[in-house]
Amino acid sequence: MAARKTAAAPAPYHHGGLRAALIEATEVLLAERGIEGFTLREVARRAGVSPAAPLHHFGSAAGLLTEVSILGFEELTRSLRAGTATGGNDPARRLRGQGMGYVRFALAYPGRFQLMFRKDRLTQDERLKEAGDAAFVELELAVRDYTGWGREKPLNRATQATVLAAWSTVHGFAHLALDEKFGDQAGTEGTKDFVDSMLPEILRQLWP
Amino acid sequence: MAARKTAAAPAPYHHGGLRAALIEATEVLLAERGIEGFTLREVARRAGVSPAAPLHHFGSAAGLLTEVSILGFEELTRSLRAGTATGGNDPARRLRGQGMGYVRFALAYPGRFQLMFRKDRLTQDERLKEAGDAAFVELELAVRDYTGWGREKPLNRATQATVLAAWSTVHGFAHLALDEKFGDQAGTEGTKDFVDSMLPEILRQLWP
DNA sequence: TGTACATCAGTGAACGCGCGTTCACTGATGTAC
DNA sequence: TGTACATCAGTGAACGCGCGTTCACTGATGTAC
Repeated sequence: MAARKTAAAPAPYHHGGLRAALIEATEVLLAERGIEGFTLREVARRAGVSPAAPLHHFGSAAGLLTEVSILGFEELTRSLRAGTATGGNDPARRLRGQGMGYVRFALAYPGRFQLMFRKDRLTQDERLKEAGDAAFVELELAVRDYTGWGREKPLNRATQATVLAAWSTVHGFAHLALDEKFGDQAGTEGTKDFVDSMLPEILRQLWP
Repeated sequence: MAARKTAAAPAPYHHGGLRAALIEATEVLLAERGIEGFTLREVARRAGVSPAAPLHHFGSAAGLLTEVSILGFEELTRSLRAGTATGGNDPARRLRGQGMGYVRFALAYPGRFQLMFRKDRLTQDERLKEAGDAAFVELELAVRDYTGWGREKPLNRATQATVLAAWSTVHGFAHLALDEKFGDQAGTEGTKDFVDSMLPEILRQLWP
C-alpha cells in the first residue's frame, strides 16, 4: 500500500482545485453537523489550507455558503424533475411525484436544505435568486398541468393558491420530519420509513 | 413627572421578580432580533443584572430558552383554540379557523415560533414536551371532528394522514411567510396582507 | 420578641474559547515579446 | 527559447470580539426556637 510515496508529498503551494474542494468540504460538514456546526475555519482545516484561503475564492463565509446554496437549489430542481417524471402522463401523479422529490431532497441533504432557507447566513445574490426561482417554476408548471389552467396564462387566484398550498405542505412536512416531530407518530417505524409510507397518503388526499 | 424620586433608587440587591423579568426580556429580544440575536448576556443587561444572575434561575441559556418555549406552546394552544372557535359549529370552518390561528401565532411572534422548533437551543424537558403535545392534541381533535372519525377511537391511517397534512401545510406556510418567500407573489400587497387573503383560500381548497 | 443560622439571590471578575476577517507577505503560474 | 513581469493563489500571524459559564463572595430573607 503505502510504498511508493515515502514522505507525504509536500503539499504544493497551489492546491489546484481549491474552490471545488471547499464547496465539497462544506457540503460534507453540513451533512455531518448541520448549519449550526459550520465554520469557515473548519472547512479550511478539512481542505488542508489556511483559514484565510477560502476568502480568496468566496469573499466571506456567507459567500461560500451562498455558493453551496445555489448548487443546492440546482440539485433540488433536478430532484423535483425526477420526482415529476415518476408520474408518467398523469398530471396528478406528476404533482404528487414532485412533492415526493421535494421531501426526498430535504431528507437526503438536511444540512443543505436548512441552509437554503437561512437568509441570515447567505448573501443577497442574483444567481441564488435565479436558482430558487428555477425550482419554483417546476412547481408552478406541475400545478398548472394539474389544475388544467394551461402553461401560458397568468395565474388566477385559485391556481396560485394551489401552488402555495403544495409548496407549504411539502415544505412543512420536510421541516417537521427533520425536526423529528414525527417521532411519536412513527413509533417503532423510524422517521424515514414513516415518511415513505405516510407522505404518499397525504399527497393522495390533497391532490387526488 | 420625575419629581418624587430624586436619585435613582439604588437598585435593591434582590430584584423581586427577576425570573419573570428575564423571561419577558427574552421574549422582547426574540421579537426584536430573532433567535440568532439572542444572548444570555444581552438578556441580563436588559434586566439590569449581572451576566451570571440568569443561571441562578434557569441553569443555563438553554434552560431559559426552554422556559420561553414552553410558554410559547401554551400561547400557541390558546391561539389554536381561539381560531377554532371562530368556526362556530361547522367542523370544516373550525379546522380552517385553527389553521389561521396557527399562522397568526407564527407571524405575531416569529422569534418565539422559530425558537420552539430549534431543538439545538433547547433542553430535553418533560414540560416542554407536554406543552407541545397539548398543542398537537388541539389539531388532532379538530381533524377528528372534520373527518367524522370521532373523538375516542385510535386514529386510522387516513385520519392520521389528514392530521399531518394539516399540520404540515400551516407549518410550511408560516415558515415560508417568515422567510419572506412570498415577496414575489405578494407584489405590492406586503406579506402580511397577502397571508391574510391567501391563506383562507388555501385552507378552503384543501379542507372544504 | 429576639436571635442564630441556614438558605436563597445576586455580584463581579475571570477563564477559555473559537470565531471571521485583516494584513503584509511569498511562492507559483501564465503571458508578451 | 528565454526572460521580464504582472497576476493569481495561498500563508501565517494577529486582531478584536463577545460569548457561556465558573467561582468565591456577599447581601438579604426566612425560619426555628
